[in-house]
Amino acid sequence: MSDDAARARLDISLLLRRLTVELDAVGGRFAQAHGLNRTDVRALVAIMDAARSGQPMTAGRLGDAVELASASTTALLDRLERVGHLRRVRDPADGRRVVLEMSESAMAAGAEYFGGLQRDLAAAMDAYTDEELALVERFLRDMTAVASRYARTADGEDAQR
Amino acid sequence: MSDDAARARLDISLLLRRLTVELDAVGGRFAQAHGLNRTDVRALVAIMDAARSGQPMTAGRLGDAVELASASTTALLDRLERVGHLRRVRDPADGRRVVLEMSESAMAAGAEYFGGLQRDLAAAMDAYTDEELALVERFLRDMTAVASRYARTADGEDAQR
DNA sequence: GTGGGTAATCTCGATCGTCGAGAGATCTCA
DNA sequence: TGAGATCTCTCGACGATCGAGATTACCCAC
Repeated sequence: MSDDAARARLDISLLLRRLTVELDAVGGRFAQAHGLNRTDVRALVAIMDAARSGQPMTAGRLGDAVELASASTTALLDRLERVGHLRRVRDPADGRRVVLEMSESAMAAGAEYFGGLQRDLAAAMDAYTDEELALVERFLRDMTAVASRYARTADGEDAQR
Repeated sequence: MSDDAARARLDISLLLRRLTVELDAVGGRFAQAHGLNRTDVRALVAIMDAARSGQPMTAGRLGDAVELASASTTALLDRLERVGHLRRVRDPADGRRVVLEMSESAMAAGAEYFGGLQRDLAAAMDAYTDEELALVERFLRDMTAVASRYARTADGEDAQR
């Protein structure tokens, strides 16, 4: 591989990280604007993602998703429920489980904030053809897969949670 | 715009967020493996980025970068210095400033962990031509610019820090 | 059915991270 | 030289997270 090609790969890696930092900062802003902390936002995102994919989110699965001990998860849910972003519903099919439902107000707040970002991103995508966007999408899928695999590699022991 | 085109834009937006979540998880793993918390990792990344761009990082600028109050920044630096990831050096040119220098061990740990990820990402990029990667790079730059602008929009008042 | 093992969530007390307020040291510039 | 601004740190308080263990519900062999 030429030096230029290697350089381009490095640049793209750095850009991916930079993008992550920036999107993380957007999340931080949202948190700040709504009196939440970063963990709370990560939790809301995880719950919304679960809702999008049709799976009901439970307390335990949320704890796994945001990598929090069960005690911390309970406290997290207490916080979110106290400010009305969340409802805890006992699973009728399994009384041990607590199913989490985002409130309409939380959905609306998220849609307003992140919807704006999404509009801006979509607008910036107008500079690209459909074919180009298809390529980009494939690329992002590939990179996400690599990152995902890396994120789940057990480098440290999985402490009991 | 066709429905398909709008759909593709939405998919890409979601992918960007998903990628962020995954890369964030990688950071979380690194933190876990090294006995750090997420903020510590964000700080180390900020310091490394500053070093890469040639600007010396100071305590105050770090606090801005990771959005932490000054008291918290001091505590953060205490933690990182205590485990040997950091040195505090008084700026000879301005005695108020404290310049931050990452230790060789911290650099090595970061290089080992994130270097592996970067290798995997670069390997996945082999499936693309140089022209395609150039397009992807331009795209990522555009999206990063949008996210960056969004992250710095003052939706809440900038509390004194 | 009944009882033992497992799973999901919650409670409790302790520890650590974050904050606001303000002090101390240093720089800038009139 | 002195007044004000800037940078970092200290202190006490509060909030987030944790490990250990209690509680409730499910599952299945008997």
